[in-house]
Order: sequence, then structure tokens, then C-alpha cells
Amino acid sequence: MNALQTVKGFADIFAPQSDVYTFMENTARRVFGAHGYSELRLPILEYTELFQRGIGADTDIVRKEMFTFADRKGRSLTLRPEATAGVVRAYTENGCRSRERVSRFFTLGPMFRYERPQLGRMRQFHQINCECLGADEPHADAEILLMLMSFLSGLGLADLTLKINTLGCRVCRPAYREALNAFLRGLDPERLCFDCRRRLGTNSLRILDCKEDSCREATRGAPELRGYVCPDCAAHFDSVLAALEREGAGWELDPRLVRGLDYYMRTTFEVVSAGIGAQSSVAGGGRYDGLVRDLGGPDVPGIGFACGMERLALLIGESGGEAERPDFYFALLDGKGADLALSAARILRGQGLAGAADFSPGGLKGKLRLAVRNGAQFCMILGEDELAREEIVIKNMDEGSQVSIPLSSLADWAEIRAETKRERGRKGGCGNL
RNA sequence: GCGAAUGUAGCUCAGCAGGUUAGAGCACCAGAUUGUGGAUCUGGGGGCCGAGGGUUCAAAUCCCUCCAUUCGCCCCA
Repeated sequence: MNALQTVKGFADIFAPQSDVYTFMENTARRVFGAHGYSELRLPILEYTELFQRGIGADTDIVRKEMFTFADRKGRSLTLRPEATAGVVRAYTENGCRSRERVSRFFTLGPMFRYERPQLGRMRQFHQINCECLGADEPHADAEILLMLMSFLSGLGLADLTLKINTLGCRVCRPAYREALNAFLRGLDPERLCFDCRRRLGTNSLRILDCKEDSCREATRGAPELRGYVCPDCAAHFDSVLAALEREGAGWELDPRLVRGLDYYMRTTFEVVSAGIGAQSSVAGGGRYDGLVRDLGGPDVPGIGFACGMERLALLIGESGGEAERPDFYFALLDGKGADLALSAARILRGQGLAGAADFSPGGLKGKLRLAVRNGAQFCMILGEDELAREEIVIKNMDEGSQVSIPLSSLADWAEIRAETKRERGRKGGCGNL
């Protein structure tokens, strides 16, 4: 244990990595906002029971991956491992149903799962979630999928595959489960992995999703859910696919796609990417029509998805941030200029320019080097000479040219500077010019 | 929870048939150039060699334990 060390699976995110996260968040606000989704900021701590009942007591998440502890009065609290349960709780607790027929929320922030960290998997990780409550039309499914793909392309991502499946509903799933169980009973249990042998008695659907070669081989001839879905579910799913087709969205039917949380039904989906290691799934979600009622809320349908920000960041890469180049950097040659630098910087910022001030005295050469490293476009030089003349030297770091202007006209200079910057931005140039 | 690899300077790593004061590149600081930056040259600061124990005259190097990181399995976003 070292006090100066992050907890395992928790990370500090500095620039330029943090710029990539800002970029993802801004894109999310833009795209989801354009679809009528409003931001919901949720607590990261909930009563443990919410997740046990929401996610399912037999899921891996609840069985062994939650950060759970007792508060000072002995109540069991859990750091949220996913967002949907919290959204449903907030929706119900605040009576959203009586205010509007359909509620659309997005929420983003850290989630916590006690897993072994590896590439693209942290114990504190970050998700962007969208939830649409109150709509069960297939077009709602199609729209949220289109919105997800639009978000991902807004991040500049390509080469992603949308995998989709239907899990059926409370009507048809029991019949399918029975057929699957019958098939599995005819199998030599030795052909299944240890976990799947347990799943036989608890959640046999998940065996289809197992990644073990032996299990995949053994279940090759298993009955497919598609053949058992009731007419309502089949029609619903066909409509979803047809709508996606009409809107030109590509998808891949994956009959074995089973999600790891118990509340999913009907449409389920996952977006996978090649090239970010073993943790290839960047987004996933589905419909959860019974969940709100099961948690004690109104009987409303819902559909939603989550995107893993760490994994999206891996795909976006370091270059994806949108950090702006600083306009100025203040260089003091002797300490007497600090008062002036402080107020001069405030004037520049008041005109919309951005930059840092270095109040420590030092040689010009060293200060210019710091300005270069800072990336600023202009170095504002305040030395003994300038103070005596009540002027400031402004050096253009790209061209090497410099001017000396009276301090009294600094605001005018800043105004002109800010205007040309805005024009450049309107022309759509990259902010780094 | 399981498997494998790796821990040496701020960063990337070399050094390991045990043998003096532990090295390089990059980065940083200073000077050459008294107040003009990205180049060059010269110099400089910086290390409980992950931690603890053991073997030995002698351990960064060999053995054991622990800790941490990473990549997989699993799980999922």
C-alpha cells in the first residue's frame, strides 16, 4: 500500500488524453441533444438492492464484480457498475411518467466494476448512456440505433460492426428456454466448460454466448431463438431491421448475441471493433420492457445503450482531442512586472483570448523556450525596459516578428486578435493555426 | 478468480556466465550567445536498481516471498 499510488484499476487522465474525453462528451451532447435527449446527472452511489434487482442476482456483475460496502449505519451501498438501473430509479422516483409519455435521457460518467484490469478495461471506467423510456415501437429501436451509429461516426470512427439480435419476450422466451434445455440435457456435460456447467442450472441462455471453443463446438446444433419468438416479437424485430435497411444502416444478425444483464429482451445489440485487443465491444444495449415495473415503477417499456469511453478513446487515438492552442504566454524578465502581467492577462482574456502567465522572473531565452513548449502563438514580454516605457512586447512565435505597443492599447490589440481568430474559426480551419 | 511477461534516472531502455564510484538516448538546467525561442557544441543536476528476506568475501545480477504494472483467460462497455 502506497499513499502515492492510484488504486488498482483506477487512472489519472491527463491532457491530451483528457481532451479526447472532452471531445467524446461534446459530441455526445451535440448528437444526442439533436435527438431530443436531455442530460441526466446521476449519483454514482446507490443502494445495493437496486443493482441486485435490476441487473440480476445471477449475473457476473452482481455475483463478483461490484464495489459494495456498508455505510456508517450499516446499509449496503454500491458504486454503480452500470447506468440503466440508476436512470430507472430516477425516472420512477421523480414521477417522470406522469409528466411526459416518452422520456429520453443521456448520462455520462464513471462506472465501477471489480475486474482484472487490462487493455480497454479499468475498474473505474467511463460510459456514455442513452435511455429511451415509454416507447415500444420498433421505430424507437431503429432511431436509437441510428443515433448510436451517428454518434460513433461523429467521433470519426469507421470499421465498426453493429451486431443485432432479438431475445424474445416473457411470452416466447420460456418456450425457447425449454427447447434449449432439452437440447443441453442431451449433451455430455464434459464438453462444456466449468462455468457453463453451472449455467445449465441458472441461466442456460448464456451458454450460447460462451467464448470457449469447446462450448461453441458443443452447442453448434442448438435450437436458435429466432425459431421460437412469438409472432409479436418477430414482427417487432422485422420492423426494426426493415427500418434500419430503409435508412441505409448496415448490421449483422448475430443469433448468439446474449447480453450479460438479465433485464434485456427483444432487440439487443452490440457494436464491435477490430484492432483494440481482446476488449472489442465498444457499445452495447437493448430493450428492457419489464425492468421499470420489476423495480417497482410504472409499467413502461425502455431501450438504451452504453458506450465504453476507454475503448472509444483507444479507437480515436491521441490525435482526436480538440484542445485549442493557447493565444498567449506571459514572460516576465523581472519580478516587478507581476502586477502588470496579472491585469494585462485579464484584459486579454476579457476579449476572448486564452493563455497562461508565468509570474516568475527569469532570462528571456528561458522564457521563450517555455512559451514554445506551452504552444502559445504570442509571447507577451514584460521586462525592465518595457516597464519603464509602459509598453509591452508581443512576439509572434510562428513568424518570429515582434511589436512593441503601449500597455494602454493592449485591449485594442486583443480585440483585433480575437476577431481574426473568430474569422479563422468560421472558415472551418483547424483550431491549431 | 486463473495464466504469462515485466519492474534499473521524469520517459524509453541497456547492464545480469555475481567483482570497484550503475550506463545510454530523449527530457530538464546552465554556459557558449549580458534581453530573443525549436538547431549545434560543452558542462551539470538527478537512481533506497519495486519491497523484504536468503546464498556469498562480494548481489541491479542467483534463490524465495510479497507488491505493482502489462497482456491474455473470464466478463463486459
